[in-house]
Amino acid sequence: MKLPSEKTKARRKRRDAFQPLADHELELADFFVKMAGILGVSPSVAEIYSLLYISNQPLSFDEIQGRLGISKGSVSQGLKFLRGHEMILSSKEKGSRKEKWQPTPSLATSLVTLLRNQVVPALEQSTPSLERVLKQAEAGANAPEVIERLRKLKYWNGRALELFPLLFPSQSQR
Amino acid sequence: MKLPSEKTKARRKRRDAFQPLADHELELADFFVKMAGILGVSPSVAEIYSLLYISNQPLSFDEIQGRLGISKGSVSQGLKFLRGHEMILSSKEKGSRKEKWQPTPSLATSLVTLLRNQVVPALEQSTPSLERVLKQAEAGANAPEVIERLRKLKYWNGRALELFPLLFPSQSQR
DNA sequence: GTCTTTGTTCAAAAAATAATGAAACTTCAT
DNA sequence: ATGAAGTTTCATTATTTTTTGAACAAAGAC
Repeated sequence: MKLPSEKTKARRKRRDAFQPLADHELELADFFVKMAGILGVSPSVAEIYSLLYISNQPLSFDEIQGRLGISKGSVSQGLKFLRGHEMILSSKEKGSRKEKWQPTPSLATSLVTLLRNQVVPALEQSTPSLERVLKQAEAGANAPEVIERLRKLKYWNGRALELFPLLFPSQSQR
Repeated sequence: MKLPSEKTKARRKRRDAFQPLADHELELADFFVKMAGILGVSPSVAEIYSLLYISNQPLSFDEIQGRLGISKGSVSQGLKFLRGHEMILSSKEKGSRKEKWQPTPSLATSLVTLLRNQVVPALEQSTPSLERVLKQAEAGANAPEVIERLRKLKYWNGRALELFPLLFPSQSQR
């Protein structure tokens, strides 16, 4: 996760057609960027979400780009990511072909989606691997504590996979 | 979090005094590296922990460096990190001045420590910030939904801080 | 004390990740 | 169908993170 450097921030093009971010908007962005960092999400994505979160109405691609002063590429990628994790919704005003974006109603749901998409696949991929490791260790001449540790690890891997959906049910499973 | 590139791995010095990693050791290392990535921990740290985890006996600084083929600097930094998060323990054999390292008994506790050290400080730092944001938004001419969103955010921030210690008590067992 | 082994620090190098922007592609209004 | 508006793609560039290794420090052994 990268924070934009001071230099980067300064270099950002002030697009005069758009309001620069107000103090409280900047402070919220910092908050989201920090949290995003923990979840492994890039700053530009966090900034986009933050802006939509604090906006009085849905925003278009162009407005997002202009107000944040980031590149089109970043906006496009960012929206793609947020869409993919069901964190934002689009609506189209009639007569315009621009999409307008807003956050999905529940932030909690969004965060859970994000977390699940990060964690569950990693756990799933690991299951067969851990089984192999345990089997090999049992076959070799290993200390009983080591075998026990590996058993525990495999146990927790499976347990986490069972527990996750219970702790954080997804919409579709309700 | 970075995975070492193939180039990096290839370049690693085979120190002939030490066994190269066996298949199952490599596979476990991959698992730990992947999990570490999610938690924002670097690959070299994960590899060190992994090696201690699967080792039949405590290992010295030198053995860790030799078997993993990483630099002294990385070993030193890695052990410092793992110590700091109470994920490893040292013992000294009599007659030797080398410290020997092994994982602490409970991996679950280690992971919780790590998670807490990441998440809790971030949440704490954010509290006053979120209060300011809300106050400023309330003062300005903002849509009621926005105010409501920000209230929710502040609420969850506080809630998470209360809940974390309950979900993951400091001295958890297993 | 001095020498040797063991471990740490930190500036520099390497690698990974994120952001940019120009070209390509879509899509709808006409 | 055409073309401009809107968006995506992706090679390149910028930035951050991680690792390295040589110089430095600590702490017994002698």
